[in-house]
Amino acid sequence: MVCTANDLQEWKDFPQGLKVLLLEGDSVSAAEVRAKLEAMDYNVSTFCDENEALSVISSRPESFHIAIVEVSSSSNQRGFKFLENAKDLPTIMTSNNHCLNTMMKCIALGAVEFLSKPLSEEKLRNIWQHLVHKAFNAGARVMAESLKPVKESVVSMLQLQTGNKQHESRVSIDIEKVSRFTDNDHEQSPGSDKYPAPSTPQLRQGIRLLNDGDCQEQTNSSTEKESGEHDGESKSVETTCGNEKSNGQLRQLRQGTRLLEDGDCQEQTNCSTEKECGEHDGESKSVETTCGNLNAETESIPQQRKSEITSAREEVVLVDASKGESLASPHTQKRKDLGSNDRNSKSPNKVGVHSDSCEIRANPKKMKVDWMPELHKQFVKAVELLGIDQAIPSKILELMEVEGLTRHNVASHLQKFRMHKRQILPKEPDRKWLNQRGKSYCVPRPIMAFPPYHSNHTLPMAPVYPTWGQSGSQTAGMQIWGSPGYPLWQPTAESWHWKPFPGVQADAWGCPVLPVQPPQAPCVSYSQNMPALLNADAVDHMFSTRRSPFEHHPAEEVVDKVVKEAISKPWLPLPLGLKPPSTDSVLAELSRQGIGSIPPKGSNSG
DNA sequence: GTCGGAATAT
DNA sequence: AATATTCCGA
Repeated sequence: MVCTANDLQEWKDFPQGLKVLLLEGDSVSAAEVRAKLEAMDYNVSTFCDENEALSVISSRPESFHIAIVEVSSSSNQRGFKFLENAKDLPTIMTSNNHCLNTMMKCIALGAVEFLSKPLSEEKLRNIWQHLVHKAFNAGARVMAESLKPVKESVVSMLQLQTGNKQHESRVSIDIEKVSRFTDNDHEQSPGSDKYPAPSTPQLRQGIRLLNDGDCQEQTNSSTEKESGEHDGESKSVETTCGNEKSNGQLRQLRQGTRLLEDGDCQEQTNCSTEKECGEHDGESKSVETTCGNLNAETESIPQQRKSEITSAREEVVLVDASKGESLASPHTQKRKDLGSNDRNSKSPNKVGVHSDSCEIRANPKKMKVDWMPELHKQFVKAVELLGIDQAIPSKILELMEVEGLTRHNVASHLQKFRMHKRQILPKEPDRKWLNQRGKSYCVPRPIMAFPPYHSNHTLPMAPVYPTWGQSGSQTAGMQIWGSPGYPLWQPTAESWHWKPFPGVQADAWGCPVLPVQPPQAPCVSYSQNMPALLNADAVDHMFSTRRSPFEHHPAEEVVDKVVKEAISKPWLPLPLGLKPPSTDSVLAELSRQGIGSIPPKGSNSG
């Protein structure tokens, strides 16, 4: 279709003279585009009638190298008919209508590219790529002969570049690629070095370096090549960095693919190298770089670990790790939502990491885990589920189900978690005595008969207080006396950085606590307020599935235990919630137990 | 050898 | 300040 071999052989100034068929309904727009193309020494034939254009290409197929066809947003058929009937002519579709459907349809019908209008020079400048692409495409049956000279010319150009030394190693790769395509062809015709190497998909990978700085300029016009190929040959799956909508979509389609968000073309160069593909200590799950492609991601987990992780599975890309500062970008969420659907019924929940640079491949150092609120929330949930005394790194890790997270990561975070709690909690001197009890991370507090009273009048329900996850007073009580299975940690939150409301007692671990309710109304306040606590994280489904402490009327249990504890350890201070018994009631009880007299005070202090 | 936790390093 | 790494005891 394009032109004869002879034509191309003599094509010294490729791509100058490229014959472009322009099919445009709007004559003004057509004139603009034409002017731009001609400014680049392209040879333009304008058509406004689809049938006419079709008849011309069928009668004189050699008259055009490439077509630029407008898809009318009004009449959807115009343009598509041409596209469908001009299979052999590389056809670029353009439209004012940027909707994904239109683009998809164009590509699906065989367009080599979709360019959204208006067509800038930038977009038009490199349309010749498609020609080269065809030429180097092994599947280009029809074009093979006529494009052979183009091929040779390009090969020649590339080799000239090689001579420049500057990008030798990389270019040599390209040459390899090229020679694969040139196969049995042979002598290279002297080509022009006037033009940069094309960045067709096959060639793109390495060629960008031929003129590094220009990368962005090519971005738009060279985007989406992969999806545009209709010759059935799948090519490199390099992520492009254009800004077009479809690009975003493509990106999303690549589940799990994490890109640097800045969209810089340079930045994404071969970012797919996964770092940390597997720890050899058998300990860490791999923590990979943020910009791997799908393959890299799935393969970055050592097989062994994969199986271990299989239980985990909700695809989450928690972090945008391109910056030191963690940013909870909407993208993050978007990808999270997206991801969970198709790849696996259960896909891994991944952790985002910081990396210093995309290129570090062999850096043995682990990437930093960014404990984004989301991640931290998971952590807290896990801790809550486990209960404070069960919350050990391995179990937390298991519960969190975050791929890429290691026990070390969790341990480290747990350490901080506890430290923060500890910092916040122990202010009162008489807490010390409790510190020695057992190996509790939650700094125990004076025994309280009841959990902190949260007045509905003064405290709104729910997640008003993001905290380190647990009310110390609650915990202390529950830890010491509570039933182990029902830790009653306050479901919380992502941050311990919150500032308590003024006037609100905030001596718990990160949780503001109102003054303990006097024992007169304890049960009521307890049972009324705990649900509020449990609701603190509305998003958290875990609490709906887990056994509710209230099914077991823990309030009563707690009271019993507190009382028992107080009785069995009379040397300890009474829990705040308990009043010392009155002398009368003590005497009465003693006499009920058959003890008639009390030794004088101090007589047994000896 | 593994784990959890604290101490220490980055 | 946050996280990773190392050390140590169980």
